[in-house]
Order: sequence, then C-alpha cells, then structure tokens
Amino acid sequence: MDTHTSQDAFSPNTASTRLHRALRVRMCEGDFSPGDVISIRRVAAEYGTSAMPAREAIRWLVTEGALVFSDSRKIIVPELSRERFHEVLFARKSLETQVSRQAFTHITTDDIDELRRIDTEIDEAIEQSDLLGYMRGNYRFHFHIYRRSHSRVLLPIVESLWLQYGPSMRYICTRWGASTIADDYHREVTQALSRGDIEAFCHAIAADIEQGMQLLHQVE
Amino acid sequence: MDTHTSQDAFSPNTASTRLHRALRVRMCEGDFSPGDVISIRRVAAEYGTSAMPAREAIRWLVTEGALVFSDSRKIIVPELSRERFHEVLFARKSLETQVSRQAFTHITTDDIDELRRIDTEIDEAIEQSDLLGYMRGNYRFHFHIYRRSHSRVLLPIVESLWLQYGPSMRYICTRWGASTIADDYHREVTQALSRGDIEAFCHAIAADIEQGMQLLHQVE
DNA sequence: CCGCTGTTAATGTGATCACACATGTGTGAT
DNA sequence: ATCACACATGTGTGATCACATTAACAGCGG
Repeated sequence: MDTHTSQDAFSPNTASTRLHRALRVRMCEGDFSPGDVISIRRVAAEYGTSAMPAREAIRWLVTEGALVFSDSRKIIVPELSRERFHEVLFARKSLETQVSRQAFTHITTDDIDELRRIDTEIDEAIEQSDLLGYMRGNYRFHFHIYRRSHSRVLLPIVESLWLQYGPSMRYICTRWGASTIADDYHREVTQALSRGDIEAFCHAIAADIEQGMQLLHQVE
Repeated sequence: MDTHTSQDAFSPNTASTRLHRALRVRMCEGDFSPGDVISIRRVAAEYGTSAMPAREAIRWLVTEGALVFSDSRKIIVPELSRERFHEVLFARKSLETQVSRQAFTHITTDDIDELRRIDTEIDEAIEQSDLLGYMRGNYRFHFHIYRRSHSRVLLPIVESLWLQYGPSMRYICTRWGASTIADDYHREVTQALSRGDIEAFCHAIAADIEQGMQLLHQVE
C-alpha cells in the first residue's frame, strides 16, 4: 500500500545505497537535530565520495519524509510538532510490541548477551552524560531485537518511525538533559528474555516506549 | 507513519519534479506495461532534458515502489502477482469510496459537466478500441472526483495504488480486449451526483472498482 | 549606533563525460 | 552447421563542471 509494503526493493550495492543506509542509521541514532541543514557536498566530503551518491541518498531520504525542503530549496531535518511526536510514539508502542512478539522466538542466548553488553554501554554513556552515545545505544538495543522478527513489512515501517523520531528526541533530550531518560526498561527486557517470559518481555518494551510518552508530558 | 502521511512535501518546481509527475501520471494512465524497461537516457531524450532530471525522477519512482530494479540493475515496471493485484483492488475499493465520500460535498455542477465530458471521451475511446484512451479517461474521471476530497493523506495513498495498478491493468486489458471493461459505472456515478444522492454515488464508485475485481476472476 | 548595500561563500540543479557491466550480435574457427 | 569469442551497444553509476539563487557578512553612509 505504501513504499514499505511494496515488493522487496532489490537494492544494488552502490555508494548511493550505502550512503543512504548510513544516513538513515545516523538519523535514527539522533545524530541530527530538527532544523539542521543537510548539504549534499558536505555529506559527500564526510564520506569521501563525490556529490552524486550524497545527492541520491539525500533525495531518497526526502521522498521518505525523513528530510524536507526548506523554503529556499535547502534540505533540512524536519521538526516534529508535539502532536505529531505523540502520534509517532503511539504508533511505535503498537508496532514495536508487535514486532517484538514476532522476534521473541528467534532470540538466542547470544542475543541476550549482546543486549546486556549494549545496555552496559548505555549505562556508561548516561554516566558520562554522553547523549549521542545513549541514543546510539538505545537504537541498537531496540533494533537488535526487532531485526530478529525477520519482518519485511513491519520492520521498515518501524524504521521510518525512528527516522522521524530520532532528531526530535535528541532535541528534547538536549534541552532537558539525559537524566530524564535514565530510567529505561532495558533491564526488565533482558530479564524477561532470560526467563523466557514473552508477556513480561513485550510489556517491558511497551513500558520503555511509554516512558518516552511520559517524558513528553513532563516537558510540556 | 509512511512517506505519504509525512508533512506536505514542498516540491520545488524543477525539471526533476515535473518529470516525476509526468511519469507518475503516465503510469496511472497505463502507458507502461509490466516488464517494460525504463531507461534514464531514453526518458531524458523523450522530454528533451539531460539525464539528470530523468535520473532523479526514476529513482524517485523506485523508492515509491512504482518501479523496481531488475536482476542486472536495469529499471523495469514491476509485475503484480494476481494475489497482489487483488489486494490492490481491495484497498482501492475501501479507500476510494472513502475519498469519494469526502469529496462529495465539494463537487459542483461544473464538476459533473466535466465528468460527463470525460465519460463521452471514454465512450469514444471504447468505440475505437483505443485502450490507452480509455485508461487515460478512466484515470481522469476517477481523480477528478478524488481531488475534490482535498485529502492530503488518502489521496497520495490512492495515487500510489494506481501507480501499481496501472501497468498490470493495461496488461490485462491488452490481453483480453477493452470490451471486457466496457460496462463501467460512470453513468451511475454522474447520475447519483446529479440527484445529490451520496449513498448511490459511493455505491457506484465501489461497483466500478468491484467490476475490475470480477474481471480478474473472469481472467483466471 | 543603526540600516542599507555590495560582495562573497555556499547551496541545489542541470549537463556532460568516463567507467564498469550486461546483453546481444556478428564473425570466425572447428 | 554449430559453437565460441570478440566487438558493439545500451545500461546505471560516479565524477566534475557551470549556473542561478540565496543566505550571510563585512563595509559604508546615514
């Protein structure tokens, strides 16, 4: 029905697609803030390529809604209205618990170990007030789980949600400090996985996202 | 939640966007068949531009799922499986009746006149076995209605459905003759509009799409 | 000190070229 | 006659350049 549910897009391994994926991850991890200007040449220079791949990657993100044209054809990271941010979080709660449920049976003990490792990295980042480190860890924690769902339909949709969510989340955290998001539910997630308790697991995921919604109310 | 519901994409009036829109319409009107190879240089030559705008327009359509990469990086019009085609028609029935309902109050007598005019063009096309003329008329008939809905959310989704639907519809019609689709419900649509009967109007729209589903069963 | 203005830097867009690869075709050897 | 190899063609990709537009900023006049 939309670009995500369309047949699996065979993506050739080109510089453009690599750059696109890289920028996608960076946006989810909160490397950018709303209003940031994304320049073709600057991105190209950052990744050591010519302007062409950067151009295509950026235009791709524009068609995905992850970036938008400003008034004067500059390309910027869009700002999420409070209402829209809430919508995204609501959709996240619904879809990501569903994805987690699908992923549950595929999660191995190795995965759990990896999740714990990521979680300790997150704790270190919080301790050092390293906001970007926290957001990067948070992204990797969640998507290490979600990728186990093997869903070619829901996963891209969830990714597109994070694409919109990342920059605004970073903005909020920089304004209000990472302390507000220190109490996540990652430990509950890993503990539920260790016990093999799927309901507690999904509940912890939902709680982790819900915590973001409470943060939103706390801010306004 | 997806690219369509993202904030209104401000599209600068560039050659790329013009080309993109043009190709979009042509796909909805059935100018292309599944499996057709869409070449950057050929499109550029057709529209008298350089390769760059064609390149961006085509890549745009690829990200929309309207075009796909073939095995060897050639860009082709995708083929819709029977199952998928049925899914699209089912979604069309649901969404387009909804869009029509929203459009109803905004349709003026001038619009009805225009719809009748398009319908006579369609009849002429059918009489001359002009398949492309029929499909072009059919597209314009439906979207003249849908555009009156002023929906920035549903309308792009419906367009993306037609984007997938167009080529396969053309393929089916060329194989089985335009005679199979001669009995549309356009007259019922305009008559219901004249009477101001919204229920009959929505019912006629649904019937028109349903007729396409019956065609599908007839074919297989 | 404020406001206007001309300049400068940076941006996206479009055009053109080189390259690697795939495909089809024709030609030559067997 | 058939098969294999080379060549020609067309493809997307990446690089580079020119151009118009725009934002920022320094400099000048009030």
